[in-house]
Parts: sequence; C-alpha cells; structure tokens
Amino acid sequence: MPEQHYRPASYRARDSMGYLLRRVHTIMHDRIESAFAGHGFTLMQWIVLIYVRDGLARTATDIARAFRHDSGALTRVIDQLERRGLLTRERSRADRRVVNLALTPKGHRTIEELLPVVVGQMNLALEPFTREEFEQMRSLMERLVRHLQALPSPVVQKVAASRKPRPTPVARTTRRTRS
Amino acid sequence: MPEQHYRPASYRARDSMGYLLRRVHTIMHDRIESAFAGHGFTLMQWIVLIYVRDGLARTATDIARAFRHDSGALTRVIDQLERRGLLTRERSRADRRVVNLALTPKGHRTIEELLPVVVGQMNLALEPFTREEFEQMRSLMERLVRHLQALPSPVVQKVAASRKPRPTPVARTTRRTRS
DNA sequence: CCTCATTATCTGCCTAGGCAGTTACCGCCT
DNA sequence: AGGCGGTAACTGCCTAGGCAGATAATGAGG
Repeated sequence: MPEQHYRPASYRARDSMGYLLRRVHTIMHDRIESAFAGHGFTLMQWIVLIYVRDGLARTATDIARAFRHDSGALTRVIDQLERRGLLTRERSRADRRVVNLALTPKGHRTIEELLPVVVGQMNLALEPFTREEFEQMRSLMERLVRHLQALPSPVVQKVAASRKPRPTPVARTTRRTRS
Repeated sequence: MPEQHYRPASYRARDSMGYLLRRVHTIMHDRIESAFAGHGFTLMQWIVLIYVRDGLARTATDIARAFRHDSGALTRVIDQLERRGLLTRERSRADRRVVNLALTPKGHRTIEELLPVVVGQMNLALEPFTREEFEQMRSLMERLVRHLQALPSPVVQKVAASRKPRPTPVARTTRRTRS
C-alpha cells in the first residue's frame, strides 16, 4: 500500500502540492515571458530554438512529444521563426512526411542573446538554495516527471457514456442562433 | 554571492529546472483536467469552489490575487458557476464595489463529489515518494514560491523604448497559402 | 501491386486567458 | 462638499493552444 499523502476529509487547498507546483510554474513562466518580451520573443519560440540546438528535436513532432505541446500550435510557432529567418524547414528525403528543422546563423545568434536571460532568471529563482538543495529539488522533480509519464492515461471514471470530455457543459448564454 | 546553478556556456535544455517544473505542471494539469471533464467541470471551476469553501477567498479579486489568475477570466468562470447554481453573488453592503461569493448546497455537494477525484490524482502522482520525501518536496516548493513572490517584477532590460511587451513582433503574414 | 492502419504536418474552429479599458464606488484630503 | 487617486467588477478584443479533420506519405501484409 503506497503512501496516502492526502485524504478527502482533511484536504485543504493551501496545502496541496498541485497548488504549489502551479504557483511556481505560473510565476516563473510569467517572469521568463516578460524578460523575453523585451527582446521580442516568447518562451515557446525559445523552446523550439534551444531544442533544435541541443539536439533534443529535429522535427515539430519531436518537440510536441518532448514538451507535451500541441502540434498544431507548433506549426504556427515554427512559421513565425521561419519567417524571421531563425530556422529553416527542409522536407526529409528519407521520409517525405517529415520536415527537418535547422538553425540559421541568425538563429544561433538569437540563442546567444537569449541564453543569459534564461540563465539569469533561473539563477535568480534558485538563488536561496544551496547546491545540495538544488540537487535535491532536481532529483525529486525528475522522479516525479518520470513517474507521471509512466502513469496510464486517466480513464474517464463516470459519465462514461459521453466520449467527449466537454470542458464547459454550460457552454454559453450567447445563444448560438439555435431557433 | 549566491549560488550560480546555471551558466550560459554549459546550459542545456534537458537539465533546466524550468523544463522540469513545466513538465510536472503540464502533466498534472492535464490529468486533473481530464479527470474533471468526466464530471463536467474544469480545474478553474474547482479552484473557485474550493477557495471559497476553505475561506481563502470571499471575492473574485481574492482568487485572482491568490492564484495569479486574470480577473476578467475569473468573472466569466464565476458566471458559469452562478448559472449552474453552485454559488451565489451578493453585492457587499459595507463596500458596494465588492461582490461576495457564497457556496450553495449544490456547490457543497459538488465539492464532495470532486474531492475524491483531486485527492486521488494527487496521491497517484505522489505515490512513489515516502512521507519524508513528500515533506521535503513541499518545503522546497514553499520556499521557492515565497522567494519568487518576493522578487521585484522583472524590469525590461533592453528595447526599453517600447512600453508594451509585444509578444509576437512579427505579427502575422495572414496569407498562409503556401505555394 | 493494392489495401489499410499509422504517422507527420498542416489547417480550421473554438475557448480560455491576457490586456486594456469602463463604470461604479471608496476613502482621503482640502 | 468636491476633487482625486485607488480599487472591484465587468466587458471587448486579441492571441495561444486544444481538438478534430484533411492531406500526404510510409510500411506491413496479402
């Protein structure tokens, strides 16, 4: 029997790990995003560039999978980067469904420009932690990611009839010209 | 001189704490969201309900601040919940700008229904951790949140001329009819 | 060779959220 | 009393992202 860290009867929002993780993520995301804005980039654009540079991705699908991002959205981000001349798309000859991405010199220069911004924000956020605590945090988060990835996708428990999740059942008062 | 955990020259995307936190957040968010979908609710709706129940918020602004969420978006979420009869809005008599939120009996029943879902997902995610590791993680995240909240907002460093962040400078070519 | 399931990419469509107002109200100050 | 900065709630507008579908290509199997 694994540990039961939370129980319905005693659950309080302020103690929830979900709450903490969300807060951390939101604040860091906002800070990076606005630091990038001064340079004319978004976080997602940076992700694409650095993933290609670090060899974590050669195609849009690689990024979509590794970063859990929508592939449709990816297409549009890559559109922007291509238009701005930061990377190139090249149809693979081995598999003509695939489009390989490659950084241009301008793309590399952009990474050099943004790297200090990212690193600066990261160091600022982690400032109060010792090297040991930092490693602890990293280790815990890595284990958590690995565990979460290994979990089976959450089978919808109730209302199994409807296949579609329907995010907002009440939909809209706007009345979509029904009559 | 505080610890410098990252350096531009050796920065690799896969080792970044930002990456880890994002992955954790994304996966947990998606899981909770789709678990809720089967019950006809979204995470944000749940947040509002549980915040009101736990006394963390009496008004939309309380939630917006505590959860770092857009107040405009909040208005619309509360609209939905009110329409579905889960909570009520009541104009404060002490300060007529304020609208106080209160759960209805149906709202309380909904929380009872969703609590096991939240707790279940949380415990599932944290399953591989001992009580001690869990407390360690919570402590680290709490310190990180407190530190991040205390940080001054990131003054835009370059291109200081333009006041507006401009998320996407290239804007749009519209014409995506590639030949 | 032909069929069929699968995959990569791209495209519409819709919704949630960020942002910039607008309105109403509060409390302070003169 | 009246002006005025600040605040709560709400409202449009716009964009990013989720989702479903379209297209094209691959590869396995008959």
